[in-house]
Amino acid sequence: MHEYLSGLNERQKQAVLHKDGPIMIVAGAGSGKTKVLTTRIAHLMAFHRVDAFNILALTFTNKAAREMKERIEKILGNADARNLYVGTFHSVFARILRGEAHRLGYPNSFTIYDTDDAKGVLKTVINEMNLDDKLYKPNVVYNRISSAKNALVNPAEYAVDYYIQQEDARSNRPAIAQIYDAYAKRCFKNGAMDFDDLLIKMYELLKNFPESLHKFQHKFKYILIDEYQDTNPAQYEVIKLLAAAHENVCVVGDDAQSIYSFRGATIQNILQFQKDYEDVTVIKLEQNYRSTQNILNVANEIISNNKNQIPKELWTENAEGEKIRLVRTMSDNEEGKFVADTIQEQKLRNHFSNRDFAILYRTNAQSRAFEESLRRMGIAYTMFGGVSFYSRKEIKDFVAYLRVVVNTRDEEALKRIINYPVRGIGKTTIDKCVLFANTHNISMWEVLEQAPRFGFKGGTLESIENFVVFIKGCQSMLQLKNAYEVAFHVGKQTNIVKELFNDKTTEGLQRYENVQELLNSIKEFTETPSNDDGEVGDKGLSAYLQQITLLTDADEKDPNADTVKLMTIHAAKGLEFPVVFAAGLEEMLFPNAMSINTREELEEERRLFYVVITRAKSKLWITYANSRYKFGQLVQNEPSRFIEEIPQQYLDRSFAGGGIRNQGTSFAQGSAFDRMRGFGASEQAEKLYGPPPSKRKDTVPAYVPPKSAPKVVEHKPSQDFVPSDTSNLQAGQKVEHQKFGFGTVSKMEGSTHNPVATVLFDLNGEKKIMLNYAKLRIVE
DNA sequence: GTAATTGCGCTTTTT
DNA sequence: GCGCAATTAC
Repeated sequence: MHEYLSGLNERQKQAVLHKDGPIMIVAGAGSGKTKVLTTRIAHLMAFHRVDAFNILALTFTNKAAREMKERIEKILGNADARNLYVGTFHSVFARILRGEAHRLGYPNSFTIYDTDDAKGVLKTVINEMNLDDKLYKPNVVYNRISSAKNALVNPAEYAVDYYIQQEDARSNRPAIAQIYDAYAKRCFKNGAMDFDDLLIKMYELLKNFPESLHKFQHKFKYILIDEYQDTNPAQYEVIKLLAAAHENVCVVGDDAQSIYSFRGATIQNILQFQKDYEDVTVIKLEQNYRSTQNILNVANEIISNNKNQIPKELWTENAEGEKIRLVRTMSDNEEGKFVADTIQEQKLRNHFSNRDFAILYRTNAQSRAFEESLRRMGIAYTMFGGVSFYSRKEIKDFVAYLRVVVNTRDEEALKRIINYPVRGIGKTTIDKCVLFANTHNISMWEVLEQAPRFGFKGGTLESIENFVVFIKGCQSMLQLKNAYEVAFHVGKQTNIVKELFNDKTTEGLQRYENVQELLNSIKEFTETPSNDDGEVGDKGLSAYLQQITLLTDADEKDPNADTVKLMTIHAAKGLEFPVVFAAGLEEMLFPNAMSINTREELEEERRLFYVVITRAKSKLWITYANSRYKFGQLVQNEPSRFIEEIPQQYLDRSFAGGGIRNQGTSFAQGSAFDRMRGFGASEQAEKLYGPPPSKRKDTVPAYVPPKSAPKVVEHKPSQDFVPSDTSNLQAGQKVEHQKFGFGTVSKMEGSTHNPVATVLFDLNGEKKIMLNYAKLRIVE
């Protein structure tokens, strides 16, 4: 037998060796499910000689997909894995749809709307319908529509379903059905799909176009699905259609870790699976290889409080390990301080590296206190789940140009850029355009193209025409040049890059760098032979745009960096860390106030607690704060009810009552007031009396982030300043810069397309100058 | 048509 | 305490 099988236990081996027919693997936390999945795929390829092109593996995150592919490659020891279809539901379906979109009436270069775009469309639609946007908040409406889509409920069904209508009537939002309908039509008109559309359009494609169905059924002879407990009905139905021909479908999941029901995921899919296929092989993986006995005991104990679950017993041969430490602090800031102190202490005492620690919490808003204290202690950290690079304003603005070039029907993008940078096409004009577009049933772009016909004149007309000519120019350029060159052209012609470059505030500098990074990423994309989900393929702009909208924050950061990881529990699913801090175990926060109204909601919160516990390999801290700031105001919180569910014998409560008292160093650091009244008391007092004099002086130690860009010593460009041709610039030459003054080139680097000169300025020190954007006059 | 200032509502989790 | 939207002034 093959070498790769030797590291598997009996059940794992059974799961790997099962070749044809439906199989469900119920895999407890830490039971090696990724190993089983990857080995199974490798075995199909290496032993059964299944062609990589015929295997489809679906995951929930790009990260999981990438990791899976890497591991398969490693097992196989060759490049065959490259041709596998491994990716998220969304990215795989988007790719398929890009080839088939025309059948559904979409352009093949359809735009993908992220949540922001979708909410923007909703906002316009709600306004156009003259509905009150205080009542019909885009957020609320979006969630409602999204749930409908994930359950494959279309606008027509939504409008006639009695219970849905009752619910909407009761919440005083009876018009959601009409909004849903208008929204769907508008997205279609814009040639755009939102995240949910990627699933339901895929479903419609397979359902309504037999030739497509046949094609993909035939292509995907083996289908594997990770995190099956998190699939929603739309995903379920697509899988069912795809798998109908061969029925070689392998699902892996753990009902105890189902934490996405808010997104329409349903445990029913696991139960239903056994009914949909005859003769399903079910394999339970119950041996945990990750955590200590103590951690696992607590996890088992917690989850046993849930009624609805598939019976299983998770066990381990690992050592008993330490008790779980329970820590109470006075405030959220103290909690942050405690965690940072403890990390520091553990690093020294047990030789841990930064990468061994994770701080996991219920909501993203909790990250702040941890960030601050880690920064103060000089501990490197990575926060996952902040604003994604691609959702930064400057990036979205820039990308909007590319979106319009690729798909002029994309009204959201068009509105975003039509007056950015300011070109004299203001709100009135835009409103008019939208109105004309709606009344004539054409796109906004078509209105712009025929601007004179709609009565635009004078400066406005001229601006519109210039804009149209510019976009058309980019489009024809796209025929001949690659994505990077078009993007570069946009940056240059619109002056966006230059404008950002001239903004010398810290934020401006950052924005400039971000746009540079965007350009680099486009360049990299065009130059890399194969893209992430395998097929050597489309290097076009629309493929790039698709990729970046489906990329999440987690995909942009290096998970292997030697840093403490900060993220929500949701984001931590599937990961493991030697030391875990489960933070904010308070009523109203965890379980969250939004999720304590039904048994189902509460059980999902409990599963979330189960997930956070089972992330820990050897050490686990559970922390909570007496009070924390919730948008400006201090709120008191009770300890989480989940804490009471932990059996005493697994707990070390020695810190629980006294805040950080036992941590040695900290007690002495507390102020007298703090020591008398309890840790954190002075923070509350500060609210009443203002900061003490000692605090008003700058006593913040060590790391102080630069508040503003280093001062530039003003330089008045010479009268005869004419930018030179710098294509042959060499180190050693003397140059003049409009702002920085005179200097000497010390180094030339960067590529031919994007040369960068390092210049030592006489007055302003060393600067890196991008020759494509900055103008230099060669002096000698 | 644009730039600056105030005000309001928001935070649950994500592809 | 922040980001977006409406209001106001230019």
